[in-house]
Amino acid sequence: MAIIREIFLGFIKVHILHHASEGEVCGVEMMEELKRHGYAISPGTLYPTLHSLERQGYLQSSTRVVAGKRRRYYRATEKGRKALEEARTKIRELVEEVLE
Amino acid sequence: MAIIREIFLGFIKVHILHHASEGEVCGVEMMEELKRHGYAISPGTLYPTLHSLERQGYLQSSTRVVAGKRRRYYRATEKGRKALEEARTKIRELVEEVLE
DNA sequence: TTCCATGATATCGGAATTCGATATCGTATG
DNA sequence: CATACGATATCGAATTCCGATATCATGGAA
Repeated sequence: MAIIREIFLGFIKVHILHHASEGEVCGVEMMEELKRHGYAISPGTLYPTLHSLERQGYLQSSTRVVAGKRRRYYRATEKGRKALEEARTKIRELVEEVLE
Repeated sequence: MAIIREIFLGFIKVHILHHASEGEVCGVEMMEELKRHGYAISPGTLYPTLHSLERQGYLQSSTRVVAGKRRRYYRATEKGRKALEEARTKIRELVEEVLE
């Protein structure tokens, strides 16, 4: 895989944790949000990622019906928010190292 | 894999590109440098990563003997520096989105 | 009630990655 | 020449990425 893609996939996961800790997000919304930020992620990558994050306890989901469609909404757990904070700390260090 | 690890692996790759574009780096030096920044990467991950980056044209290597040991030194190619610049742009956006 | 269109979510399978553990290899020294 | 040293290379099982496709629940039409 191209290195830029590998790097971006990590950034995408930070976005997921971020949005899921600010409010509820579902798969399609997340894909649109990421697209706005210039990231592409296919369903075949996003959904297994969400499942894995929930299985590991970073996210918690519940289903709801919106516009006649069943949607699974995710929000960050305490463990998820902690992981996000850890990522934020490292982003600050990364910025100092490679941007300034 | 834990999400923090997945995220950090991307950051590690940014570091590799960064250091290889500032000067020459070899495997052991890179491992020490990353350890200073609080990242752990084992040889079984680092070396295949370096090989892959070189195979894809982001890095270019040459071997040298230092203290009686054969070391392979890497530096970023033009393609590698471009990828780094792309990563930097996205890091700036990430900071705006999740840090402020 | 039953069927259908819609679109969100779930799954599939091949290629590639991650990792610790271990092997390999080149050099300098005795 | 033989050996110790340590940097680099490789191994194999588990996991991830991805596009393509399947599945599934819902609301409305007939």
